[in-house]
Amino acid sequence: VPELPEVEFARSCLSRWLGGRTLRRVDADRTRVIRGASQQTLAALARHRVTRVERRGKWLLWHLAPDLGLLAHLGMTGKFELARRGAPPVRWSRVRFERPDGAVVHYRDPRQFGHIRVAPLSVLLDSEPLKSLGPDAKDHLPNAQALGARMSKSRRQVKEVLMDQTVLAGLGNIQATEILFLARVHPARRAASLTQVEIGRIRAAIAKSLARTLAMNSGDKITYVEESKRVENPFLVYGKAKSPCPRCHTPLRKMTIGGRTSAFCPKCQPRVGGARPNRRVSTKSSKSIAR
DNA sequence: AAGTCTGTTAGGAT
DNA sequence: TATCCTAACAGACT
Repeated sequence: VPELPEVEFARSCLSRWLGGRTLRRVDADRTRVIRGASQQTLAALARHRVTRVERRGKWLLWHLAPDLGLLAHLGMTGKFELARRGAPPVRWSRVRFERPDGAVVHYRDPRQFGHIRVAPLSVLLDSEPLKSLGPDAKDHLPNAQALGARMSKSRRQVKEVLMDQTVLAGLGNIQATEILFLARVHPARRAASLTQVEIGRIRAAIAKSLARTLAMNSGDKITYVEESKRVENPFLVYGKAKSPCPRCHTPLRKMTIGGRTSAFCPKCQPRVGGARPNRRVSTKSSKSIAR
């Protein structure tokens, strides 16, 4: 599933594939992916030049000249792919952007949970969802104090708050699961009960997990973990309930939080806080993984 | 081989 | 207002 690191990878691919180029032709299927726009709106992108592709949280914003923007979200199964001229057909291709050299960038999305909107750039910037998006978890990660201020206002569980795009933009179920493991915080803790020390650990874990996942992808192709069991799961605890904890070897458990599966280590991520007064988690230093 | 699980945002219900 | 719940969708696995 595409979260901040995978979307950042998509951004760098798109920038490489289309940056500075003029679109020769754009054509879209009848698909629910195109929201608030028609197939004709997409087709009218032809002869526009892609000047820049930026990322905000999990959203991609293409800058097109003159004065147009394309806002894309990959949903759960969306991805952009480059097909050279004469390449075989792309399964689940929904929208195609053809370059002057005949290569085609496909937007493929089997489940069609993705979103593509086209509008003047200023309109996209001033309206939902960009308007109320929180600071980017990678490019504008708030310091521990500011992060604490944002999180302490909520009575929800910490994992839900981390995934709230208006609090912090870019984290989804996978990253939130990994971050809380690295920070040694139980996913069901109430956000408002976190100590400043724990917030500090969460902040460091955000940077660490994003950097780690970001470093896993290079080249022109990406494969999401859930796409196939043939792809090895590269994460520390996500999707690994019952496996031994990479830090203490206690079997990992899972529970549902905010309707989503969360894996955690019952020993490394003790359930303190909540209704009871906070107490500091022992800060025993452990090697490599913890930190 | 029908049923379950996957996780995103939007939008309605509470 | 803040939070909670489910639809949309399609494939892989049990």
